[in-house]
Amino acid sequence: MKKNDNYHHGNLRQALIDAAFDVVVELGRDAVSLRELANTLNVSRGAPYRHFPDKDSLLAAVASKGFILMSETLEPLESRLGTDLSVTEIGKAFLEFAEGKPLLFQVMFDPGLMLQAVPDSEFGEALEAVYNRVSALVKSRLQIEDEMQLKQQMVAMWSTLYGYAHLRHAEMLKPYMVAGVAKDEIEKAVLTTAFSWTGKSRIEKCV
Amino acid sequence: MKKNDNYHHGNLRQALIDAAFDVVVELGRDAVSLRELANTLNVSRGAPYRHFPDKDSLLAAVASKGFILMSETLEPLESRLGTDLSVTEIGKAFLEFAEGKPLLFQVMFDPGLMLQAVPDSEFGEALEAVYNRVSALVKSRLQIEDEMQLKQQMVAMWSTLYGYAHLRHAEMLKPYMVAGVAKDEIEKAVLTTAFSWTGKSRIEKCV
DNA sequence: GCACTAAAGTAAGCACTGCTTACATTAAAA
DNA sequence: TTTTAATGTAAGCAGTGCTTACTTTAGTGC
Repeated sequence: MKKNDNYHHGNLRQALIDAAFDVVVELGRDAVSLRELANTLNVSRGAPYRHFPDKDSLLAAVASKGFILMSETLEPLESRLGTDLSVTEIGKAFLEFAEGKPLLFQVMFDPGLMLQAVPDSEFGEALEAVYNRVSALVKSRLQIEDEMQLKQQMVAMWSTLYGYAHLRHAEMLKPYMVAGVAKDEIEKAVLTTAFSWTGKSRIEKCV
Repeated sequence: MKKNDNYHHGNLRQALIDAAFDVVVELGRDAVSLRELANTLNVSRGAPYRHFPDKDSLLAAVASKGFILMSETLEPLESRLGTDLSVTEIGKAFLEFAEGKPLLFQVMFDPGLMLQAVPDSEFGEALEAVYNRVSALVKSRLQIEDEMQLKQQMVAMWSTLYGYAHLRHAEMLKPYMVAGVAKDEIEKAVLTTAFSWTGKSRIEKCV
């Protein structure tokens, strides 16, 4: 009788994150059940609580993995900086990620999770990594020297792109709102808007 | 023994919406429990299901009430159209509503709720009412005649303002992202960006 | 005025959940 | 080799959404 088969899983924490990640990607946040995850991993239903104090902590780890994946997805853009990379392509990459994994995207931006995530956690680091990568791309491409202007551009871009991705996923852009305008045109308007801020002088000249 | 005291509540449907609305505003979506609502309203725990097929339907009704409230909040802006109303004040009113009732705001824009809301439901009407009101304000103030341009401006504005409100509520605008920039400056940048799209000619001139 | 029907309530149960407690096993340090 | 802390197990608690079967009531047609 095998008594020491696999009492200790060995890597349960990461296995939980990976399994929950897959569930989130495919079925969304509400489909995650700690009991079901435990069953899938052939472990008792109390075991997950040795690694995560509660369900939200596990979901925060899933969100972190999501930001890491997003950062990796955006990485190839850096090598194209000197050549043909337009600024709208940076935004497009963001929107494509959101459209490709909408349910994960939703968890990554869930207010409930970060309001309890400790500052220097895995979550914060993953988020900062994405931000820094995008910020560097935008700074380089738009040639924004002033740090204050860069930050304002980043917040504006972040807001516009996230907002559009969310509204699109939530299907809140009703037909009567976009009737007669091609989807490409809508996206073009959003991308143009997202990168429209480049400092006071230019804005005031335009307005 | 009072047998016919109040077997029928009389207005349980609206009472449920109002009670759930209050819970959402104060404690958020997850704090809503159909059982607890039933107890509060002195009704059996099965009664709510005579009015709403499931919990999400009740929350959709709450979201509808939220959009109606938002529309009423925006209504006074119309009378100021001819006088001193700046376009950024329209955006500010939106952001103030979001900041004042963040947990309700979250439910109003919850993807899960509209993906099942039937087209011509109360929800859709309330959303359309808000959209039409804002659209009329923007059209009038920015003097946009072309309907296509108006729609593009609206989607861009909607995205930017919603996105900013959400990121702010989720506390995703970390200190390192906004360090050195006053909150007013951030908001100004967002508002300017939200209304920056006014048609091809102007954009191309600016970029 | 009265039987009847449909709306709207009750009561109880099912399956499921997150989380906790008490206990068992194991790996690794002392 | 002993001890200790990490990690797993087993079982239970309180709470949830939703369903089913039954009961009361209001309103309508005769």
